Amino acid sequence: MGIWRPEGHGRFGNKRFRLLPSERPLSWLSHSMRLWSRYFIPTLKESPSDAEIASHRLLIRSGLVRKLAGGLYTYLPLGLRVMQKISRICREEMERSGAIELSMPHIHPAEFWAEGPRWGPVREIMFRADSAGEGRRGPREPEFVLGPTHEEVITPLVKAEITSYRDLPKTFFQIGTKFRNEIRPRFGLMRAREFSMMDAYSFDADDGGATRSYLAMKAAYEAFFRRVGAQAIAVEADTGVMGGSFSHEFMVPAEVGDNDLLYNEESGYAANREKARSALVPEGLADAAPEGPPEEFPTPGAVTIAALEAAPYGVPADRQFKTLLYVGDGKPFAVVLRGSDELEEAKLGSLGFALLRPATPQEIEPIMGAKPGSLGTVRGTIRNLPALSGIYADHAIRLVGNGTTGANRDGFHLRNVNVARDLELTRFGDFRRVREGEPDPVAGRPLRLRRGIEVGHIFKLGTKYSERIDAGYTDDKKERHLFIMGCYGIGISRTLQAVIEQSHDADGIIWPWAIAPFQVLVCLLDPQAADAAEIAGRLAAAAERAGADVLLDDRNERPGVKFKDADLLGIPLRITVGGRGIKEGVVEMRWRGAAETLKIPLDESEARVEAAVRERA
RNA sequence: CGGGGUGUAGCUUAGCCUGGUAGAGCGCCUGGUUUGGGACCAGGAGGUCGCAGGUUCGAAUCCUGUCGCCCCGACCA
Repeated sequence: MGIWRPEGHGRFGNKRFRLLPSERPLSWLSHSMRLWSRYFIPTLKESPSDAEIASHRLLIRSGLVRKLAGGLYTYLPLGLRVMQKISRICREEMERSGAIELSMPHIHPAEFWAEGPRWGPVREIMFRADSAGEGRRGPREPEFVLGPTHEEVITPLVKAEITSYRDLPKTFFQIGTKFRNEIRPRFGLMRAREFSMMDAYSFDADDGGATRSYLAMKAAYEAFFRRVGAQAIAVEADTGVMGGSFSHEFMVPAEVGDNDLLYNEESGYAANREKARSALVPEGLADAAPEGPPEEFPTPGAVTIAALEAAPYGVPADRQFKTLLYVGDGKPFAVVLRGSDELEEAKLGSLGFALLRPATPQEIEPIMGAKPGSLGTVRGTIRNLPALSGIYADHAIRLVGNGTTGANRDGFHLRNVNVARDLELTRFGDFRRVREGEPDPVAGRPLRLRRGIEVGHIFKLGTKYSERIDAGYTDDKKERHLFIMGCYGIGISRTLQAVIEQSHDADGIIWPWAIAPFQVLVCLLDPQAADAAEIAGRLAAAAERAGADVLLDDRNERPGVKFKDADLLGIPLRITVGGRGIKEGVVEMRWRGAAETLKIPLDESEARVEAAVRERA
């Protein structure tokens, strides 16, 4: 026959029939090249109603994933290809940094966690991995859990296997599936219950080494995100339940992110909002001189900052003191802020409490002498001062100088309250939430606030885990020391979606070259025409020779359908071969996201395609 | 965990308020006409209306419970 009919139609006498794939004559088709008609790319015109954000919709519409249940997704062939590419780049950068790959079990004996330092908080998000039967095999308590991360597994391993300073430092990593029973899975792969993660763990002999390991990871992360085409910002972050001494989060700026980051590009300062500082309060700001003695005045019914701002009181919020009561490890304490500021609860972590919660009105009244809304910390007004374990003031109240605060008597406030003279304070600290536009703490430039998706996180852990199970080594003086650890994670599947969120338009995804499921799409508009098919096949082969992953759209669809699908999939380079172009003696080349279509003379086409690919790869 | 919403064909959905044999578009199958930005005509398959109970002569529709899914919130006085 000699005529390739890509969609696989043949004719027998007067009757059309469909050829089986194996019967199609495709001598030029290489093993790795994909024909759309034989592959599996279930695209959708409409998106399922449960997809809310752009990246989630595109993930489904372009046939990358399908949902099994809330937070659980199947990677379809195209999605898997992207995952594999991201994973490979991640692996390359980790290995380049000196980290060593291994693979730990996903199922962990529960006692490894029960003995660890964070069984309490982490337990709630862990899946148990019991037998699904009637419990005939053992006790009700979980014997096994599905691993949400691996600190608790690797630390005992390293404790057993590494005993000498000669074997340090070491950084291990793995890329695999993690299981977390999220309170609220959402946005597709963004917060899933089963997801792919690269996790790494460093073990060092001393603090300086641990910092070097940390910085090596930071560099590897930066290289990784650059290579996959994600614009990620490293921000100073809170260490949260992980514990440890310092940490950076890698954030992809996006409106749908669930973190806030404050940064200034010129000064280079960037921090998670929980951690962000600003230079709003000048260093060494002198306390304001008193303006007069404190004076009580009636404020019936005024129990909010806003109510005191309004007539008849007219006290601006930034001239008020706001007093909040919390309970830390069972003991109440107070925090004093400017009326115009918000408490950043995470910053209370610096006070060192393990458990922290706002005090209830029932707890507050007996201590302060008034209900919330009339509280203050002016000396002599607190009914039961010894009940407070401390009174912590945000630096910014110094800007108030002389202000108004609650009198600890319902319906009354005090004015002319001077910070230094009148307030009962244990110490100052940074407790307020930083706002956009405030000067950054490095160069005093205005901070910009953006939402961000957390795609990576690095922690310098210190000895939190090694101490717990006494994991350490012997140095050259025969003395034993604990490992100084670090731990590091990259959300592989989350990065995939973050890239889509960052790189799409109204028509579909715009993949970065490095992680595109295919890099070149040869769009054959007239698959029945032997000459067009021949040309398409040659161009596909040329692109593949140049190093691209090639998908050939040989479907017997109308051109409109093919173009719409091409835009939706977002394959970077599209080469269109159609009867109209062939009559003119050209094929068309178009970069996804670019406005113009390049017409290429047929006789140059193979060379031009090869050159375009080589230039990008 | 609290609040709100929602569940009807593979996907998007109408019908529900005001009970009376379940409708459309996309997709799919067959035939034909088409063929450069999601074609057209004709024919066809596909739904125990999430599940369970109740009210009723009669329930997708009303009531109760339950499950799934989606969204918001998780204490800032």
